[in-house]
Amino acid sequence: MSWLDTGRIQVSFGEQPAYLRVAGELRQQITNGFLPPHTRLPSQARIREEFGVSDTVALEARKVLMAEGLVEGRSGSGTYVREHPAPRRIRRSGYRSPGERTVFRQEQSDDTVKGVWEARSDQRDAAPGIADRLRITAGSRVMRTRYLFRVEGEPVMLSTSWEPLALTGRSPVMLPEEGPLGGQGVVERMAAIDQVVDNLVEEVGARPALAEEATALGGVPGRAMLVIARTHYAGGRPVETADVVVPADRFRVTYHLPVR
Amino acid sequence: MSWLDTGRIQVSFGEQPAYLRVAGELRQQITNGFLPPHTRLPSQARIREEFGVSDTVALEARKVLMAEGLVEGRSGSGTYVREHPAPRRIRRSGYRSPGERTVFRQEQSDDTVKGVWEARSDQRDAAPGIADRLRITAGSRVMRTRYLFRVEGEPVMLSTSWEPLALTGRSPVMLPEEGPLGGQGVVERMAAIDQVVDNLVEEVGARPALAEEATALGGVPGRAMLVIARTHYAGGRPVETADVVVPADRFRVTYHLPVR
DNA sequence: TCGAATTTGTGCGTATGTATC
DNA sequence: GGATACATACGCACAAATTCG
Repeated sequence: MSWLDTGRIQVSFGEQPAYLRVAGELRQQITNGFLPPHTRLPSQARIREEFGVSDTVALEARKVLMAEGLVEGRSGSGTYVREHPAPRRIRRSGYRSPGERTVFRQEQSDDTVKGVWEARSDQRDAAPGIADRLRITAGSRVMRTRYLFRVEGEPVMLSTSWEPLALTGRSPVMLPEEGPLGGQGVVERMAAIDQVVDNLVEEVGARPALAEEATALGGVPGRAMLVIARTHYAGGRPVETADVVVPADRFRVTYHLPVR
Repeated sequence: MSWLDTGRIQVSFGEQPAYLRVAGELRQQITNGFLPPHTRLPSQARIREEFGVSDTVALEARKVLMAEGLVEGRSGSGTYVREHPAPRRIRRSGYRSPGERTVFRQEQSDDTVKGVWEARSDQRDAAPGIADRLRITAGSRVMRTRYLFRVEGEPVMLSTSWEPLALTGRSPVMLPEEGPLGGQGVVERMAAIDQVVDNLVEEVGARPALAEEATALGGVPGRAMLVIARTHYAGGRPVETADVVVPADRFRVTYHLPVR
């Protein structure tokens, strides 16, 4: 009865939902350049007409493309193809050249741009996860230092570093950004207290941005972030660990590895 | 008139949309353990009643949680809280132990679980991006092999490999998964045609899942994926490049690097 | 074994708020 | 101000999968 009453028709194409088909065709037009960056997609009403689908399907299709980061909806204006900027590379290879002494350069390693950073240190009890990484008992005191890196004034990277105070306490390098070796790298600072850093482990993952991170880096909560959990070891013992957080759509981490 | 006719009410709480509020409350219940893994969320109808919202809002709220990977919808059954397993580690260090000879183990490197994979190869013209990575001219013929890896039957990893046919064509290792060295690693296969792989570059990034990937790995479009773009070099010349794609919430890539 | 009820997933039409042009 | 377009929201219909008596 009901379909007679309303005259609604649902045609099954057997394969995939209509909104995925529409999204696919639009994606095609974007990736093959027919819809270059900054151009406007057909409006919801146009999609409805051109593809012969309903408003809902047109909306869902746009949502898929937005979720994929291909397009960006601007309320009242349109849906626009996003520029896909060449991502910055964070280059890692274990050793560091003499020119790369600062924390920023160590992580940035991009010679062409100059960055500045702010840092703030405080002492706190180690949270279980951090204690685990530093292989100390949870609740031990650690020096936490938070960094905000900027490139051309724009904040692009967050970093939080933890060092066990049992190691650095009452030494000249207790505060990473102060003293004679202030602002130098972990390797140099640890060398000053006879800790020879010989190994480095980095865990790369990704997760949605925390609200705080989104605020600091000027994005929306939920934006994908790359997280590098890095730990420096001296003779098998962790001497420092840090989380480096960058927007996933603007960064890549590259590793150069010898084979054999 | 209209709102009087229908009795529809749209109350603006000024802050955030209703579907985000509902999603937030459900997320709260999940993260604080009130809704532990494997339990069922209230059905769409229940959400509608309990939160006093419409069907659409309840649906959108569920979609948000699904996009975040917190829950998983099973058609006809319910929406279930996902287990949040400790992320699998993909361990990388450049060299490979003799036991890690297969592609899967090379990428998986998780001794505790056993995986199987399917592969399909075809020949095609190199797309510009791939040609760039292989340092060949765009349009050159390449052998493309696509892998789907499963752990305990569940698909968890996608990988696409490209090799220049100018290198492997008319050799016994032209097809990665066939012939005497079929299924062996890139290093072994290249050695068979006198290409000594000595370097490996990996670029780790993250991006939202393409619809196709989401389908293959059982997620929703937009879910964050880790992408490892890996290139093998023999004497400075690229001999193979591949994209490895895994869900970001279930994997970490770990690199062990010597210092100095 | 069968069938009814439930639930998700997809889809339709419409209304309204609000940002942009 | 008016037109356009996106974002959110309401209500409903139906297919497919699942569950359960």
